[in-house]
Amino acid sequence: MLGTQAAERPPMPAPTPAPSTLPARRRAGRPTAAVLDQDGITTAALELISNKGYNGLTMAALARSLGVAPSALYNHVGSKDDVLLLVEDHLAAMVDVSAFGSEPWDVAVRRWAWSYRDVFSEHTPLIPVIAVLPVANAPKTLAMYEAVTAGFRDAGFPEEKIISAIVALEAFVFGAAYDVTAPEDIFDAGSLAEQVPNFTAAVDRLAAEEHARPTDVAFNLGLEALITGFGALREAVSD
Amino acid sequence: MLGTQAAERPPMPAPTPAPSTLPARRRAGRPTAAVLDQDGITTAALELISNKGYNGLTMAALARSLGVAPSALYNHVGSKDDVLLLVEDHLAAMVDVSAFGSEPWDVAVRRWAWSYRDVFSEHTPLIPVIAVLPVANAPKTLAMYEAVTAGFRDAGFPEEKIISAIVALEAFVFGAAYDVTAPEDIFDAGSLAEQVPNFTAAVDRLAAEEHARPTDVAFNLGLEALITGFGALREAVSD
DNA sequence: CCAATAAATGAATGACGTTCATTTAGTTCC
DNA sequence: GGAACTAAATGAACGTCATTCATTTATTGG
Repeated sequence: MLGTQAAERPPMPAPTPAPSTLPARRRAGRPTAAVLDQDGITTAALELISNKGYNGLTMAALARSLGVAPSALYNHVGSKDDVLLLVEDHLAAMVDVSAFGSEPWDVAVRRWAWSYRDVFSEHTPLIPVIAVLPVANAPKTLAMYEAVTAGFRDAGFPEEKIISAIVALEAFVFGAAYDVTAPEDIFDAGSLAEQVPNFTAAVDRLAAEEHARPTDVAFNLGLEALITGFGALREAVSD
Repeated sequence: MLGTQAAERPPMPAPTPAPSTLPARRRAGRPTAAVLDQDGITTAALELISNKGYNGLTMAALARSLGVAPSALYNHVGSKDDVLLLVEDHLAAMVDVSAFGSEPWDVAVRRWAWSYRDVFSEHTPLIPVIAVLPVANAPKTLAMYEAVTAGFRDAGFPEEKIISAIVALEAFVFGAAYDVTAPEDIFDAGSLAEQVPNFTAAVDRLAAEEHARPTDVAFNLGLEALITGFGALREAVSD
């Protein structure tokens, strides 16, 4: 046996020349210990996104950061969208739903929505993926929905309206997440300013208020309206 | 002169063999009459999107539908994103702002928001582009904002809150546009249903209502809350 | 009339996601 | 404990796409 194996080996072109610090290229074939798994891929993807942004998240770069050939990734994910889904589900777990069950309904919704927006405003490229993606493939996302749903139910929300209310809030959150990423001068009409006097005046009037983050003002305004409006749908509960 | 030109021509390999119906391939060099302009590109892009969807909108396909080489497009647009911006601005002109100035504020907002959502729910791939894009490059979009802003002002809306309110409404509209495109079974928890009992129950309860379009129910719920909430910000006007 | 510019072609490039044949190692079954 | 099967890696290749560039031809402005 040993003889056979040795005989089949190529004539030894220096079997690890020295204990160098180089990445030590792996030879083809299944490695003794698995190099990849979904957790590792998720972590590496998040790291890459954090350092290079979503433009830097390519399958090649991801593989590189994991010390692996790009094709190896496809043993663990079906596509790049699968990677995005892994990232999304990881982020969903970071959304703060802790106030549901401990705080009054409106406080809990407020905390959840702000947290949800803040998390995804750094990850807007995920939104087109999330918005269309069945929750069955995203357990942590599902857990978030469960916590929110339970919070609404316990607050006396009529059951047939809970999902609609969550969907509406989520739509607002996703749209607002985009707004966070918009450039400051997005509403500068430039040379066309004279043709849109009311708009220009309103933009200037808001600028005069010198809010640190106009996007936060808009989010607050909309969120409070939604909370007030939805709060009125609740039935009496002893709390 | 004429002699010189004639002498430089190749020896006539049949100068349009017959008035065939073939596309008649254009020879290199500037054509006598311009083939492309931004309007034509916009129209062709919309046609392509309508027939093949956004996956079918490639620079090559666009060029093909215009009977032109792909590189020719770059004499008229700087990038594919520029094409998307042209499309976006075209769509903005289709959003119904006609009720501002003729109908009560709440009716006008309702008409505008529904129309805005309906238009862009067929064009969600534009949303990431729009959300970040300075309005200065989109005159028809700017015109829409002007109409809405004027409507808010005339309705007694405090000027410093107008832009924030529009931004919030727009965020909701964009998020809701995505929701329209979601598959029906997006909330089916599948094998994880047992682990999320409240959520599953709420999903089932909504399904029991048998609404034609659940996404419309959610949009209506959120929009009415926003209209009510924002309506309270208005100062008294004689109308 | 001549120089500059505009608008087309066509060839080439460089990312990028993905597939496939191949190699090697672990797992299961008799 | 060996054979068959499966899992996990490499590396080469592919196809699609947006974009660039040299070149050609026509129009325009001084």
